[in-house]
Amino acid sequence: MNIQAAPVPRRKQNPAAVKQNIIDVAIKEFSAKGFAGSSVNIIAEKTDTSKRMIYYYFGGKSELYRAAIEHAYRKVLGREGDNGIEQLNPVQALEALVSIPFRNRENLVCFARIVAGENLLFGEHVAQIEGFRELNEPARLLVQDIYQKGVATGDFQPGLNPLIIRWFLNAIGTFNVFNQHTFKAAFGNELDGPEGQELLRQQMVKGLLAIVQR
Amino acid sequence: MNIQAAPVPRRKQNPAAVKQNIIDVAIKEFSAKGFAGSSVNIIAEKTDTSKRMIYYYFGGKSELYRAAIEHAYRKVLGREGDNGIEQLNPVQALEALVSIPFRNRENLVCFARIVAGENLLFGEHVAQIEGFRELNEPARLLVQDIYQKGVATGDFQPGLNPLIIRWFLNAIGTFNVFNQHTFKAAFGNELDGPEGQELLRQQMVKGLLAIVQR
Amino acid sequence: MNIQAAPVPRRKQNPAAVKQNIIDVAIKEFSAKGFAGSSVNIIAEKTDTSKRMIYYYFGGKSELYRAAIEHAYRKVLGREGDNGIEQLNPVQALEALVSIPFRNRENLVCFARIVAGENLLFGEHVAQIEGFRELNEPARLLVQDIYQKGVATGDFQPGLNPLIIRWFLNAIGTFNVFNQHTFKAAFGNELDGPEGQELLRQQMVKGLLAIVQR
Amino acid sequence: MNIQAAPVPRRKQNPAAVKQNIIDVAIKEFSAKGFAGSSVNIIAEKTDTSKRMIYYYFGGKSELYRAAIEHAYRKVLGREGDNGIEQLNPVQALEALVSIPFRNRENLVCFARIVAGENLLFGEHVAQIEGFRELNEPARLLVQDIYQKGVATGDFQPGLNPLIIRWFLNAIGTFNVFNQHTFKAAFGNELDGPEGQELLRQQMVKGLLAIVQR
DNA sequence: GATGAATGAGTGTTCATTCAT
DNA sequence: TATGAATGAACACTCATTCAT
Repeated sequence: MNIQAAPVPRRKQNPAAVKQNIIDVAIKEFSAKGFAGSSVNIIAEKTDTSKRMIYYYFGGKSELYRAAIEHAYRKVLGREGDNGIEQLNPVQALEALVSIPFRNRENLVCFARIVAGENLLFGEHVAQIEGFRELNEPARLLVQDIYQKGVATGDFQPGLNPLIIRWFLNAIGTFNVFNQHTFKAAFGNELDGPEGQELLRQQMVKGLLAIVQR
Repeated sequence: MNIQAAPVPRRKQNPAAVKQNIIDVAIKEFSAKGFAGSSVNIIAEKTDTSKRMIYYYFGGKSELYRAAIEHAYRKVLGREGDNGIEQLNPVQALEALVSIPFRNRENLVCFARIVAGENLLFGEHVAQIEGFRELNEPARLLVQDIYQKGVATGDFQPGLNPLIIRWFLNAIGTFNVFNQHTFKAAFGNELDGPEGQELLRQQMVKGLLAIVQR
Repeated sequence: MNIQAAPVPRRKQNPAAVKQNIIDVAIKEFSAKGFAGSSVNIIAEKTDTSKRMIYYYFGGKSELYRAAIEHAYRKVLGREGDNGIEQLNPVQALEALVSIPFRNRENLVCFARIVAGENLLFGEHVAQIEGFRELNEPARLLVQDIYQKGVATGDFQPGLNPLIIRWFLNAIGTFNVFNQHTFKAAFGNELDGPEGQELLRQQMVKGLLAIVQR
Repeated sequence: MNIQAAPVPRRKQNPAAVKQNIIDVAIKEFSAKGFAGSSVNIIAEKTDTSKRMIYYYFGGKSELYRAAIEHAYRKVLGREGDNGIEQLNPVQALEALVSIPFRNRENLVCFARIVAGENLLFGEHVAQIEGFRELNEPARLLVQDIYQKGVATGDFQPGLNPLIIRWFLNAIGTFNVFNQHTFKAAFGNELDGPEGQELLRQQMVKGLLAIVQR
């Protein structure tokens, strides 16, 4: 009887799968520990391939980080439009957008941490991602369209910069998802459970609508 | 006659001064590079003493980090009450609190980065700081007092959790100070200059007041 | 009518050209950085082909090095006879041979460095080059012929080993071309400019002639 | 009975000895394999301490290399004056200097290889050694004194640059010690044994004296 | 003849930390 | 109170080379 139960499954050459596998692991790892806190060695161990391939395909830790950020952005931004928000009326649409980080918190943690980590590095990597502005265009256009529709229906006051809406959405979303640890440590977890989150959600909807409505 | 007008505070044989010097350097360094990105060696080089003394006085990198966070919090929280906000009427007081991160952005960067770094570590260090809750009490009480005063004057609607105000203030403040890099890279710098900041400030005041006013 | 006067020698599907291209790059690289200091990767990048082809045609770094040395030797040794030295009388011939490294210094640097690098490796690669002795025969015969002619004319004393002449020529040539850096750092650059080189040349001619003349 | 035969000999702190031990190993290793061919790992293994201490004391491979070169130069240059050469008459003195590399070849190999390795690196490290010129002054002054004495006695012709003598000595010495491998591979080992070396020595004495004598 | 994919071992260097005085 | 010496483990990265097609 052979001591080896099964022959080593010789993985056929598959560059796309190898790259994707590395990226997936890297996103998780960088999100969990930040750039400086992550180790190429450990990332490699968690992949199905070796450290050597990370350098073969990406060139280095920084480039891998950049690729991971870009993929993370694409994944998240690609999903925002899936919610049928465009079909809603302007007020409902804004309410829906505000609600996301309060009702879908856990799913956003990974991405929020990636973004925070990048701000800790002064945004130096996103600045080097080609087409990063374009990548974010849909997110900007979504609120712009909603706002213009609201102006047309007479719900919203004209003359506002719709980027303010985007800013407000990102601000409260980021805070709720990413900054929970220090906030809880400082002020307790009153706003952390379902009721607290629902309360926050309602108030933030009220705040945003007050800003845009006439 | 001595050429030096004031006696230089000797740092040798002066434990308090040595410790403070280390803390000051550590706050800057951890704020700039995060916990994992900072090196005890480099911190030591930037102090007036040696690496050995960091271990002598603090015990290790994590303990130094904790001490740095605590000092940073004390410095910032100790100053919030200095603005004469208590003298203002409730509406003006909230407006003043909203305005801080838009009018005093640069001064808050260091602290905001410390806080973000700590959230990236899941708040594990603030959780170990004894009396951290108490340290933050003034910040909670300030908005609570303003809110209760506002309810008493009839400006604010009763029945709200004043922690929501604290949450809102921290959310927009943090975002404006810390998350500027990725926001600018994604959507341009329209909201970054003086006019943009003033615009944001006004709208956020409007939003917050809409939440609390009757 | 073609705009290109001469047809570009296609390197693809042209083994000889590909090999020659690799050899040319390798000679430069090994000469510049030595064997250990050179990287197959970098050599490959500087060629018109890929790293894989280096292994395809040469088998490995050592074999490429050996091929490079051999080519370098052939190129240099093939040129020594081109100077019309055989036509000169014995004294003039020796003077001409001494003069080469002082009047043609820069052109010899590449080869001198290859030779020095090989001595640093204890000559292990030249020892493996088949026909290396034969390759150097012309250089030995050249001075032997000159010497014998000089003996015949009565200019040179008989009974000398003409290899001494070869040794002397190589010694002063190598030193002037290869060892200039440490000599200059140690003793200044007095002997480095045109006058210094001419002075050296004259004295070395005098020294060699004193050895061979009766 | 204790499983450990002898207690680990706890080396007391002795920085000077540790540094010297590292330098000694480094000189041998760099001499044997050149800069690029040497590995800090392997150097460390051959010392009585660890790789970490190399970085602790020297900072890096390059700095260790520089220190090794400097020490090698000091050792060799410090010994040249020990031979009682100053007591000899000028002609005997030059003969003695010429003779060294032919009668003492093996002892010079290590140093000659260090120097060659440094020339392969274009002398970039000696250029950074502070006081390198001064380090070599004795070697320059020795031949200068001999030459001036020879002029005074009427043995040598006046008006020569004594640096030429130094150059000649170094050229033939270096070649005999360092370039033996390629020369032998190219032309055989006729000049390699005792008789060959004595022959070379005599001829080079003759050559040098012809240069300086009137 | 030609090539992209893949690799294990090794590179120089820095990490946070403890020892010994 | 203060400090230079010493350390093992980990760091990001590159090496020459072979596999598979």
